Parts: sequence; structure tokens; C-alpha cells
Amino acid sequence: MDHGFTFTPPPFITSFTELLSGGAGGDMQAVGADESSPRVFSRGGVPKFKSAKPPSLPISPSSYFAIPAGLSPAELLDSPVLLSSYNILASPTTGAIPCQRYDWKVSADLFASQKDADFSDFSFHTNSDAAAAQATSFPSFKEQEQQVVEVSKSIASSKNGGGHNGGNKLEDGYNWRKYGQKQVKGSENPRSYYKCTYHTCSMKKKVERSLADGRITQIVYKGAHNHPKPLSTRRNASSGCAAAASAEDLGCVLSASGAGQDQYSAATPENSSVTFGDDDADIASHRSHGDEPEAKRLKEDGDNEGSSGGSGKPVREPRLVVQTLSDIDILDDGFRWRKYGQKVVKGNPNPR
DNA sequence: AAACTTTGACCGGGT
DNA sequence: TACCCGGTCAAAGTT
Repeated sequence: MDHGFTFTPPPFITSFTELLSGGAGGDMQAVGADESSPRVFSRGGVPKFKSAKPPSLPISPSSYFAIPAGLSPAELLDSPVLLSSYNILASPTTGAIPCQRYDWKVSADLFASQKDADFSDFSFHTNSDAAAAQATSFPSFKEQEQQVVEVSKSIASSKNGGGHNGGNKLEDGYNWRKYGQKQVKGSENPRSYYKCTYHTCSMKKKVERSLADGRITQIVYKGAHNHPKPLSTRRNASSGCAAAASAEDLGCVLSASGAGQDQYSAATPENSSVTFGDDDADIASHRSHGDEPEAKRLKEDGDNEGSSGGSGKPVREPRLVVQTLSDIDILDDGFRWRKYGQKVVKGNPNPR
């Protein structure tokens, strides 16, 4: 439907450090906000969760790269690896410019807001089509995707007081209208349903909040915005297309996943993940097989971690894992990668 | 009065 | 076919 919409992304951010310092784009402050924004965009229509179409690229279990243990998130963010992957250019396949940077920015803000906290459970998870990463204004993208932003439960405290969000103008800069809330099976947290209030926009999101502290534990985006982000007078509207839940609401804990994020583009069609934390590899591996909804799996993993750790703040070395499923992956470094081998490495449940 | 949230009911897909 | 369950609707309540 509507095509012709053009979107001009804000100046690119070159590193997470920059983001953390608030240097880039300061438009995305994590000010008491709430939820985040889309990352993956499918278009129009009435997307259905399970109707996601497979990516055009061949899929196969994948590849991932890991940041050496011991590297702090900040370092990680500032690392050449990320920088390279961050320098996202127009999509090799479509020429579209992904908006993921915004997502990163959001994540960075979240990080910044909790950088004194434990990063170990930070997990960034994506589940979408690479094309999806192209974000906001890509009505031509027809596939249906969903993005999941999962907030780790184990990070103990929220600097910002966690909690609640005020109106429907959420942190991602879009206007959302809540149209339902439900207790879903398998989760003690109520799930809220939101629609983008823009008249022609079909973007939706589901947000789960912890009953205990009101913090968001999971966000799932569905659909795509077919309009530019409305101007906000309330705060920096620019959260870009970003996505993520506000630091405040997330309680400074975030694990995001979804399509739009960068890795997103980097990512791969359909299923990719970036996680921080030791157990993430497991998470990633679980993700790569099995049909269980990603969000649910994540949630369960999170629960397990929490319970097993006892303290709720397991000590782990930060690690970034980007997992993809296609044989030919287009990572966010803009290059196409062809898988030429796979092997199970001792001590690592995930094939390399 | 308008906009938004809440919440029980309804719908439809999956099993 | 019946049941389960997630998603949506829409009336009522709230801000």
C-alpha cells in the first residue's frame, strides 16, 4: 500500500561508546519511557505471527561470532567488530538503509542507564528477516515478521525506578494505543496489546510486564510502521526507529530482539540473535532449532537463569553472539558471507 | 468532551 | 467436534 514514503535517518552513530556517552544523536534519551519501537517491518496487511515467510536466502544453521570473554559491554560496544558491523550501508540487496542504528542507540541508552549494573544477563535477540531490518519505511517489504525485545529479569535494580509508563506516547517516539491486556498461559506477567495510533499504520506490539515491579519483561513487535515517527514535544522523539523499551521502563535491563535491529540487517534472514552472557550460547542454540516461540524460549531461559543462579545475578563474562541461519548471510558489515563448514566445538553446544 | 485504559466477551486457529 | 488459548473488540470506566 502506501509507497513513496521516504525516511531520513538521523546521523549515524559510529560506536556504542559514543552512544553510551550520549554523544551521538542525543535524541534518544531514556527518559521515563516505556516501550520501544519496531525493528522489523513487514508490511501492511495483517501480519500473523506464524505466517512469517521464509527469507529469500537459503537457510541453514549458522554462524556466529563471539566477543572474547572478559570484554566489557562498553568495550564490546566500542569494539571494531561492532564498529564494522555498525557501519551499515544500504542493504546490499535492496539498497534500503536500515534503521537499526536507532535500535542500537536505544540499546545503548539502556546500557548507559544500567552500565553500573550487571550486564551478564543482557541479551539481545533478533528474530526476523534481514530485509526486515530495513525498517520503517519499507512498505514494499511484504513478509511478516515479529521482533522480540526481551528484558532480562535477573538484573536486580532499576536506576530509574522502573515501571510504568504514562500515556500512549512511548519511548520509541510512536504513539501507541492499548487495545487489550491478557494473562497468557505460561507467564505470570500480563501481556498488553498496543497498536500504533497512526490511522493507516498496522504496527502492533505486545508488552509483558512483571507483576512484581512493573518492569517490562518482553516486547514483541508485529508489523511495520508505514509512516514517519511523529514529532514529539515530550522528549526527544528520536528514538529513532528504534526500538527498545525505555530504560526506565525496562528498569535498565534490556535484552532486545527483533528484527529491526541491526544485527538485524546483519542478520539474517529470519533468525538471528545477539546475546550477552554466558548462557547465551545455549539460548542461541535453542533458538536455532525448535519451534517454540522465541519470546517464550527467551523468557524461560531467563527464568531458569534466575532460579539457578540463586542470587539472580549470575556472574558471567559478557559475550556477544550473533547467530544466523542462512548459508549466505548478509551481515551488517555489508558483506555477503557464505558458510563453508560447520563443526561442533568441544565445550560449546553450538555448532560453529 | 475527548482520549485513553480496563476488562470481559468474542473470534478463530491449532490441536 | 470440542476445547484451549492468543488476539481483538468494544462498552464502560478513568483521566
